[in-house]
Amino acid sequence: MSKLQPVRGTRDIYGQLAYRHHHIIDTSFEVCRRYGYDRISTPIFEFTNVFLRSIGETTDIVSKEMYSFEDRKGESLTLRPEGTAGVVRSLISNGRFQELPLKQFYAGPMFRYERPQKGRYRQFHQIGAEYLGAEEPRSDVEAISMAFNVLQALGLDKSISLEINTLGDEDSRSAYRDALVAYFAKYKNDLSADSQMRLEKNPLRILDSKNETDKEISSQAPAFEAFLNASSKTYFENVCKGLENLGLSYVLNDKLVRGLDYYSHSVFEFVTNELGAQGTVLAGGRYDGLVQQMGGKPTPAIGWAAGIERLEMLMPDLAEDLPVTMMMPIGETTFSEAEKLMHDLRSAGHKVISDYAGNLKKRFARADKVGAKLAIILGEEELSKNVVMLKNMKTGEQDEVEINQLEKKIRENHES
RNA sequence: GCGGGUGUAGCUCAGUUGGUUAGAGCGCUGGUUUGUGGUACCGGAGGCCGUGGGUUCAAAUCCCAUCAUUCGCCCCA
Repeated sequence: MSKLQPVRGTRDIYGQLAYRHHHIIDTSFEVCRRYGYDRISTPIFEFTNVFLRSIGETTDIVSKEMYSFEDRKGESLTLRPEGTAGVVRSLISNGRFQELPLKQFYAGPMFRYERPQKGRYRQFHQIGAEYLGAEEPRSDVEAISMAFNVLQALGLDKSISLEINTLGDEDSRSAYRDALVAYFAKYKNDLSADSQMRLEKNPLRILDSKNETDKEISSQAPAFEAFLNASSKTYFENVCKGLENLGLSYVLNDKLVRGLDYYSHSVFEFVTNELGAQGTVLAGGRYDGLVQQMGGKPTPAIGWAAGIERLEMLMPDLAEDLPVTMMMPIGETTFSEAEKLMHDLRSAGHKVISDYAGNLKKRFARADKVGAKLAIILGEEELSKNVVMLKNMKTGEQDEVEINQLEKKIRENHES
């Protein structure tokens, strides 16, 4: 046991997990492409700078959770802890500004050095969508509604709810930040140790604290609304109206603050209460300043990401959806004909697996186990007549079928 | 990074106040005579009791450490 373990916080994905994992990626992209999204894959590691400049140096992700290392040339590289930075870097590196607006969907592993827990891994996987060059409130609405449709397509819309908030524009946010610092400074000694740190680094996050005393102090804190300037306010109102127009219900949560520094205006989370502390399943927001901050032309944008492992846990078991046909040749003289038949059936698009070993009793038991719909029995008797026995595993009916009619019969069976 | 729980067969778990060859169910596998399954019956394989130390005549059982996992905090998807 102690000899060959996977690295702490990593795991192998196979069997049922693999079904779900790929189902999540396939279905979510299928939904996103209806909105005009294309796929993008950016490298799994980038220059460390890419993340320092985007995520924010004071965030926990950057300050203590990154897998950073030097390559043989001494360059500082980092395994990506999230997807947005890479997509934005790609926009800039490839000079794709003339292609804006760009809608990009990605899926893949992310890495953070955190204490592992259920639904929280050091190598975890996300699907995400970035809408670059997205200007109007309607693009926020579209991004959120697309996220909802993704969750719906996965059958999870019943177990989650949508929370939204606004962080306003830069001016509103810095005015609010100053007010919060002034307010919390008065209670500094009563705040939890964590929140005392936040006071200096990211005072907005104190609002998010789960510490009871912090919550009490926060409840009297100045509300953001008073600091939102007119344009920020209008913007957010239009987002809300847009959601209502689509019939999407949401909860306003003025304590909702995202952990990455680059967010502004709309932020949102789809949450569940079925996963304990890992209740956030999909989250995102607008990041108008990020592209410029990373050295590109000023480009408004909005995006979101979802944790595949968390979605996985909310989903029911999935089964193989291709009907399976089991080939059972009896006696070595039939083997080459069986192989030829399987080759042709597979070319015609059928899933055919074979079982050469043991008596028929065993083979039928195994055919059951893998959920075969049909079984083909090919013995010497059949071979001499140029037929096979085709058995419907569910009804138990079985008929002689001429070999040149076999593909047609199988197709008919699957269609009925 | 902090605090608590858990760690016995592939899986889910028993294992009495420390006491001979460590158990069950499921799964896997062989059989119940010839080429027909989902049932029943009878066999079989499979365990350095997470790992390393310690206490003891004797440890799966007690102590320490370590690793993994899990719950909460933190953080976030």
